Amino acid sequence: MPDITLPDGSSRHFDHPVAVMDIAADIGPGLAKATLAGKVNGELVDAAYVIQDDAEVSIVTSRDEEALELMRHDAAHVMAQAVQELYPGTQVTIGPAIEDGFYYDFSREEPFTPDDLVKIEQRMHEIVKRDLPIEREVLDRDEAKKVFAEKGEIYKVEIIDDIIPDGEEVSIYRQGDWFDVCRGPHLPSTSKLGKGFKLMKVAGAYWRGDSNNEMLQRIYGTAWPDKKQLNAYLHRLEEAEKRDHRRIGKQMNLFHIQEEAPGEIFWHDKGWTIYQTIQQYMRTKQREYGYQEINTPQIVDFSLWEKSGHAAKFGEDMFTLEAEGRQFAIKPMNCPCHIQVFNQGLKSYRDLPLRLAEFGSCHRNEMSGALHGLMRVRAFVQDDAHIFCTEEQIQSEVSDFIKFLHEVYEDFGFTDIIYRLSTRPEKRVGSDEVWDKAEKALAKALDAAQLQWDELPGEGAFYGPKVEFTLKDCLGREWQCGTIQVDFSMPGRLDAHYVAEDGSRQVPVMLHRAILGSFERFIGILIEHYEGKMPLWLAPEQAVVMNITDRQSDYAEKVVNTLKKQGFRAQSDLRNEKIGFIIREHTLQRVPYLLVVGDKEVESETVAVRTRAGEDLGTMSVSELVERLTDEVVKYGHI
RNA sequence: GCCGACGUAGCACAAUUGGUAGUGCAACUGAUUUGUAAUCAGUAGGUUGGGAGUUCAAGUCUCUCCGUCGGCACCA
Repeated sequence: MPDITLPDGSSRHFDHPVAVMDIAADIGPGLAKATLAGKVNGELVDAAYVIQDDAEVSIVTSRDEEALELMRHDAAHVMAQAVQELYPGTQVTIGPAIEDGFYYDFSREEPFTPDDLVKIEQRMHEIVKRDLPIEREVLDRDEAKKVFAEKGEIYKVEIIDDIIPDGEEVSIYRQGDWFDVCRGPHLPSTSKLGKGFKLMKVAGAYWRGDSNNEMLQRIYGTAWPDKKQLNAYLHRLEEAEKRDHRRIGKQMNLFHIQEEAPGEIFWHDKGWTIYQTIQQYMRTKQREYGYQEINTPQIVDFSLWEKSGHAAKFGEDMFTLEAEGRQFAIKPMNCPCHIQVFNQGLKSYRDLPLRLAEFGSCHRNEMSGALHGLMRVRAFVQDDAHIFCTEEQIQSEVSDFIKFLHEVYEDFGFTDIIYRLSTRPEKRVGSDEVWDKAEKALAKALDAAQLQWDELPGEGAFYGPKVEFTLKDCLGREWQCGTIQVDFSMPGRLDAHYVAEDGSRQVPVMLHRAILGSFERFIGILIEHYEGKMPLWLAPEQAVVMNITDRQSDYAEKVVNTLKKQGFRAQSDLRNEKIGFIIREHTLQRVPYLLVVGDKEVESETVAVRTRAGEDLGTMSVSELVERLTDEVVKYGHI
């Protein structure tokens, strides 16, 4: 008979097997009412779960983190029930909880409209009100298949077939007439879901994530413990959308995209200033780290891409052109060209590691549906480099690279970085020993830098494993920026070699690496990160001098010239407008420093300084201001 | 590429059941010379993404192409 130990250390004895819910009731009726699930010896279970033996038990209520995931999963079930009640014949497939919410994929001929979403949501509230008990049942595998086959749920049958091993039992969760195959656990009844959910959008999604399969209709929803938290979430979303780089790019006149060049960027003066500033920064930085900057052709004979192996895999995604009866490709990447540079002149082991960097302009014919503002484009520039080295040098090169990357990311104010190591795929080149060595080198370098990283088994490139450095945009979408990839294949295919210490000819290992990734994507992330309020060193306009009346025009221009001579991006705004109007305009343009000059300032040779945050820094001399700006610029994104 | 939504003046958005395309800001002109987030008045601005169709009549309905957005798939 079980002795139950509770989180506070107290224990209770029961002389019969006891359900989690009973334990809660034993503690108090209030807790019983709030009970959503239980945790038995660390494992999440239904509130109805019966404990036979001694166990450590905690009661899960809506206050617990784990409860939220259960609620979201429940919301998916309730949505599926609502959909099947409203639209008979619709088949259910899968519906998991996800970050901030849930989704469910349905198979139905007719598309769901936004109106349908409203109806479904209403029906969900009804189902919650019905307070249907959610009960677990266990069926034997064949029986379960039969039950779903009879309902015409062919996807469910397929799921049971594929994920439940032969002979094992299948758990079913039932709420009212509706039931679904599910591992659980679930809430005790539908009313526990409350009112804190909302359906967000419909989208297409391939069955089992395979584009060869049928496209299902996915309905996304969000779910929270209560309405207040739901509204808080919706508010957060609205705020996040204001950071969208496409919106800010337009507001601040940084760049535009137009129909005639889908997926390509027209950089305007201000956006290009940011771009150039970053490029100059990287140029200096990579020289410090022992890179040589080179530049290679844009248009290269197609045969080189055949030789490198890219044509076979990505030929369709390359822009090609014909001239003088020859086939050319606009380069989609820089590595084959860098190998050509490496191959000029016989290299010795003494030349290694050789680090060739290029701000390489690349074109890839990305699928139309993949394009996304600055984040996913067809023409972009990488801060690309290839390190030619020996196997023994991989580890230290990767470590140096990670250090380099962190210095850069910190200067841009990024600390929230996702690290992933992608290891050998099924189709690959190179021996297992070499892969072992390379994967280990990457893992060791990550560990040496004391980073938390995930492994993505099988996600490596065919030519070698890689580490990816991923950043998030304002809506939490992930974008890979930095990367370092070991390549055992391409140097050999393109005849790269060096003379080793013993006089033999060896093929070097090549490391592909980028820190920013593409300037376009990185700037997109930067804009969202700072909400357009670039730190001084990156701000396209650093200061605007504005006069109160025409009398101060000459003085204002003088101040602008002084600042320009000191290397700052300053300009004047002498329009015949009220000072409040001019301040408003430049504040909205996110200019860091607004310098007001009236008669008093002319008299005392000062400027009245206001920041874009609305802070009044009082008056100061121009030289004091220059000192302040200089100090701030060298801090980069460190505040 | 696939599923869905959307495309109206430089920008943000209106336009009943199909019935003369509007508003705000910006632009331009004039007045105003102003002290820290919008001074006032006037003027001009459109083949409603392109093409085709239905209709007496299309921004509105249908088809098609292009693009954008949200997902999915892809991402050397």
